[in-house]
Amino acid sequence: MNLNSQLGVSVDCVLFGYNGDAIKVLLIQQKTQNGGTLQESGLQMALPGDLVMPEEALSECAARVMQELTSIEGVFLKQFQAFGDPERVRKKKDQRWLETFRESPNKRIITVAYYALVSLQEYKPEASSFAGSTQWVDFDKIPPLAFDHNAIFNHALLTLREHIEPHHIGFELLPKKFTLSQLQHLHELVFDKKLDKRNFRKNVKRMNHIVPLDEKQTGVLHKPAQLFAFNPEAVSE
Amino acid sequence: MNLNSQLGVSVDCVLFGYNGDAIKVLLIQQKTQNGGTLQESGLQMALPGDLVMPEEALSECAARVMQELTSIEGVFLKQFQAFGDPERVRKKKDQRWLETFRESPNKRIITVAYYALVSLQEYKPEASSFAGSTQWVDFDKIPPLAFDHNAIFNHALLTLREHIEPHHIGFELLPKKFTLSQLQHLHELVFDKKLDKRNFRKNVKRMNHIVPLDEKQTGVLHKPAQLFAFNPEAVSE
DNA sequence: TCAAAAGTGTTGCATCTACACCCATGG
DNA sequence: CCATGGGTGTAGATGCAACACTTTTGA
Repeated sequence: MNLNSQLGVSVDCVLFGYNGDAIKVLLIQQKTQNGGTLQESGLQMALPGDLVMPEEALSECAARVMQELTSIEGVFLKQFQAFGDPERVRKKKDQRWLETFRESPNKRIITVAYYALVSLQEYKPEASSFAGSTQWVDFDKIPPLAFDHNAIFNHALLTLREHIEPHHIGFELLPKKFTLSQLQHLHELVFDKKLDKRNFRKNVKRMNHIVPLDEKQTGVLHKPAQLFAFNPEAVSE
Repeated sequence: MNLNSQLGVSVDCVLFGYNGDAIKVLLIQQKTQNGGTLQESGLQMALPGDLVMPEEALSECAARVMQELTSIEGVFLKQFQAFGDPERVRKKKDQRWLETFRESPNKRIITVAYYALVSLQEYKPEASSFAGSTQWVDFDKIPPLAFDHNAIFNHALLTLREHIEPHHIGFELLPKKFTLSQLQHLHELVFDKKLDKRNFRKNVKRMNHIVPLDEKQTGVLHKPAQLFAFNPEAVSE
């Protein structure tokens, strides 16, 4: 027997979504074959993911998982780390679920983790039937997850913090037209600290990739804010 | 037939070494089964790496590859990216070599890449018999490599640039006792630009994890430099 | 007219850059 | 005594943090 046949590769995705109010993460609810919901039966939530298909690139696999889950194409996706501990899917707490749908639940799985960003205002991602029901959970209230998914999530959040400023990816979480207050609020959530409004706006004005539009907010019960857009062409570094 | 058996996972390592003068990268020379040297026969150099063994963690695999190659234990190792294009080991130029030592040369291989750092002054890593002969090559004169190894190397260098300052890993490339000129020279090489001596030293003095020793250089034909050491305990962030 | 968020400048302090000369050693 | 790199300070410019009031809209 070829021992390598006992080794699989999967992709797991940490999908962050921002709804203008809070940052959420998409989790799937584990579900037994007979369809019963499983919180009560000790089953947990997990990050969405799937085994990599034989001729599928890793990034294609991540895009497929996101597409199956949210029906959105073109989600921003970034690989950040592979997790390969031989025991990572062999803990007792995880066996029960694996047994319900994997041929060889003891097979070693190496996973390549991606984080993904989506604006929950722009799109309304619907939970599909993927592996059970899905749920948007506040990113600072993530429950204990299956496998090593808590470690993966923590790593994703650290990576997002490192990347959001220099790689100009915060805009992926915002609608195409956004206000500076929304942008600031998003950063305050990511870094978990208050920012000074005047200093923040001073910095934004120095970035020529954030361009003001000839358009204002409507339908708000206060002074309507100027709208801005991200111009990827103008990224100067 | 289980299609997954056609999928393997390897680890490739970009080992950077600094000898006080230049930054080198360890490459292996491809070698045919009959032991002939192969540059003339169109064979290339490659990054060291190996297939992950069935019950081996990724980091263990990387450490093993480094150990087999350099006979050094405890080399600094950091995973930075997985490369999983299904075609990455299937280019014509690479088939010849793979045929000489892999059972299924067409098998898809996903590789997890690590970079590693070693001081060539502290240790004298000897090339072992690993997969052919090895060679330290100037990091700015890397030749065309096998597979996608040039892309992996480029990614490693970018990652090293991002990590060297904030993660305090430059010291892994230096002897335990080093001078500020050595430290500066190393940074100049990594970032490919000249730095101002006085400003550089001013910055270093503010870092309390770089501590002066009661010791000076000897055997140099100029004013002997103060020696410094890195104190990982004192990393304040 | 009230509530709610938008929008706007200045000042002091810390940090960064640019720059040139004397020192200690070995040969 | 000469060649070689080691070692040091200052001034001007720039960037960052702290801080409070006026404006516009819808209800």
